[in-house]
Amino acid sequence: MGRPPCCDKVAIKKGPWTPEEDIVLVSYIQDHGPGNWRSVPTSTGLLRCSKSCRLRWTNYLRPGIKRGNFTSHEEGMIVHLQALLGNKWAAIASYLPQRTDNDIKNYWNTHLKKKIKRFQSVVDIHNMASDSTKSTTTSTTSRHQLFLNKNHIQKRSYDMTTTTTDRSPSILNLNQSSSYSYASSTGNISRLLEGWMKSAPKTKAKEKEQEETSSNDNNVQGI
DNA sequence: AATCAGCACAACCGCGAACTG
DNA sequence: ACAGTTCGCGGTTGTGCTGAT
Repeated sequence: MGRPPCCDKVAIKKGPWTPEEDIVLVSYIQDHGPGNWRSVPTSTGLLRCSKSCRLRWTNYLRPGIKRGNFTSHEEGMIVHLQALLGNKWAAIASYLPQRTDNDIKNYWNTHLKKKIKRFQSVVDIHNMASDSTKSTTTSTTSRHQLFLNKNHIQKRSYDMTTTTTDRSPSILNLNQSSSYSYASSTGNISRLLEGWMKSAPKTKAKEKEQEETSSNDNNVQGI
């Protein structure tokens, strides 16, 4: 009947991960590849639930993750994609391969939401002052667009009309100039794994991810 | 120097979808 | 077909850090 429980919930450890735990998790994934999270706590002896292991890997330890210092271009993409897709952070993250959905979500909640709110209040005041007879209602999408225009972000630089195959490299190129800032301990681990990830076999999840990304491309193109 | 408020971000929680036996 | 479980996602919270007073 179904699958066995992923882990013993009584002995679960919570809170921040230690570098030792990170090393254990990374070396396990190095040997077995990401996925099958259910078996990670039992195989490694980590007192973490499978969910916590997956989250730690995808949001922090996974190689190729760029942390902090969002460029104005990335900011523009997030604002634009948020307007198109809503709070679909995983979908948005698929357009920014070096960023995690959690990172994007955090950046949106702590920076961009406030920026847009501030900008909208300025627009509203301006609208009320300039023309009280016209509708002052600004849709979310147009508000985002106004914000983007205000910040001189050129849509062409991240044009969604490019094909799936040639879109990703362009995004990557845009980020290549930015400096990488890793947390000291996990950064080294991530770098160690970068080479391995390049040669790692394609997992089912990865295949699915790519399919979704490509269908997202089509959806965006259709908008 | 001490205290406080706001910020940034890692991690947790809950839910729905997908999967397995 | 069904029940029980895992997986992945989005929302939220907890906590350490930093700047202002």
